[in-house]
Amino acid sequence: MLDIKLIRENPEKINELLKRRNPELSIDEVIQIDEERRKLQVQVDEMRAKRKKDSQLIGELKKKGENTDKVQAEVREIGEKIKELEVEQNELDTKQRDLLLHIPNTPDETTPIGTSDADNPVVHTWGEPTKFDFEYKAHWDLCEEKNLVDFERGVKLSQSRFILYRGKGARLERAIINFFLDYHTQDQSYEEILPPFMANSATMTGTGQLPKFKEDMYKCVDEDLYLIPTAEVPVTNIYANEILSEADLPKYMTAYTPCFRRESGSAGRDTRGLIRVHQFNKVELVKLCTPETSRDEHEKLTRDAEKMLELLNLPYRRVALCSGDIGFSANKCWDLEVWMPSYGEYKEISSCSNFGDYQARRANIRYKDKDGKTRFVHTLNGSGLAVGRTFAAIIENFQQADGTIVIPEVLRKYTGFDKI
RNA sequence: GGAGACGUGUCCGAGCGGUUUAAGGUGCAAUCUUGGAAAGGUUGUGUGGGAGCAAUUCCACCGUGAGUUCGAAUCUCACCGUCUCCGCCA
Repeated sequence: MLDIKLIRENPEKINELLKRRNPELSIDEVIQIDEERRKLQVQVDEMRAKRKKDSQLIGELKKKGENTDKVQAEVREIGEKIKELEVEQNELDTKQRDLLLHIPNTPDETTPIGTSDADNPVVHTWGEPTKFDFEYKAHWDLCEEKNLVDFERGVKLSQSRFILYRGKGARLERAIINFFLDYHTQDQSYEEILPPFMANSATMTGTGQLPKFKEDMYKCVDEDLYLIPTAEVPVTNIYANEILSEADLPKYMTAYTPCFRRESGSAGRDTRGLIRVHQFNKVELVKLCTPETSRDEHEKLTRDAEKMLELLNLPYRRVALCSGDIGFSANKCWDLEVWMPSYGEYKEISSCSNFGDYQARRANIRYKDKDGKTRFVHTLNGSGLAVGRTFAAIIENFQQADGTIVIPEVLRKYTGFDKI
């Protein structure tokens, strides 16, 4: 959520930044409602002050045994007027909040300007796209051949885009999860979190999934609970409605969770294999920090994610998402893309975002600074990494001429086998 | 799932229809006293919103939301949560 004061004071600037995302975005309506709302509040406050005084007067008069019928009638009339205006005020408050909740974050000044993923500049590349001197296969064929994933029965159990890992496939998936968690917790001092996989609507609103992206999520019937689309949701909200002390910051947290997404807008896209499924595993990195350090922390977090690809020896590149392509709540975002031979291109495997105080304001996560002032924290997160896509990248990039798949060195102590 | 008790500020805890502007304590900060400290004294000490150049001032907030009333922390209803007992259960 954007700061209404900031909007009020710098309307042109905010509008200009929002239009970098989408020319149709504007804060003009919010400003208009804000003015109406404030005018009304002055009126209501004055009337409430009068009611309060007169009610106290009635108390005093009654104590003296005097008749209060006349004053009571007057106050009742004020009360009725207040009630009317309160209804109006509530409507305006709700409307303003609703508008603000639907306005995305302003892109950071350093976010490149552009309209689609075609405008995302490549920042750097690590390794070379894998070359094969034999006819290589796509991961979905290899998975089937070696019985690592039972695609058909996954669909039978649930629906299309649900997958069933088995045997060495299930073991490899688990190995990747453990490798990621161990690295981040041991070497990088992230606190390991195992959160609930369902979250209520307040939590979903805190990180920005609600109200705008309701259709993307699975909702429980008769309960105010949603299946989480990413660990970002429960982990970022751990400190919702709390005030931390500056000494508590930065907070580094990492969590493995399954992620549930309806993928409602992507029918027909990436229909084969592990790339786009309704339930996938991910290890997420989340940070809460002071505004002064969020840029550095963002870079460090992205490096922690990149390190995973480097230790696995998977070729990748980093791209900067442009203003038209960054996520709703982010002001800046790096995507890490891994080389996928079957696609003949790089595919997203991690998205590392800085949200500034946008999520903190929605979730009300604050800290007391050295001067005792209460301020909003900055929140950050990134995949470290998406497990299913890592699985697919390993299967494809490390397949050999003899038909085997070589397991990366760092995973072998987790898998217990060195090839499939 | 059934029965009961309870949600008040950093924390403990009083208040159960009208000087509540939320008592009292505790914690925290400043300050006085001291050679220094402890003890003690004094003062200050929440959040959000609004008006004003400002000093200042007004409104809201006692789990959440609605209601009753001239007036609600206090009464009513619903929901959420905590605790105790019973039942069920990995």
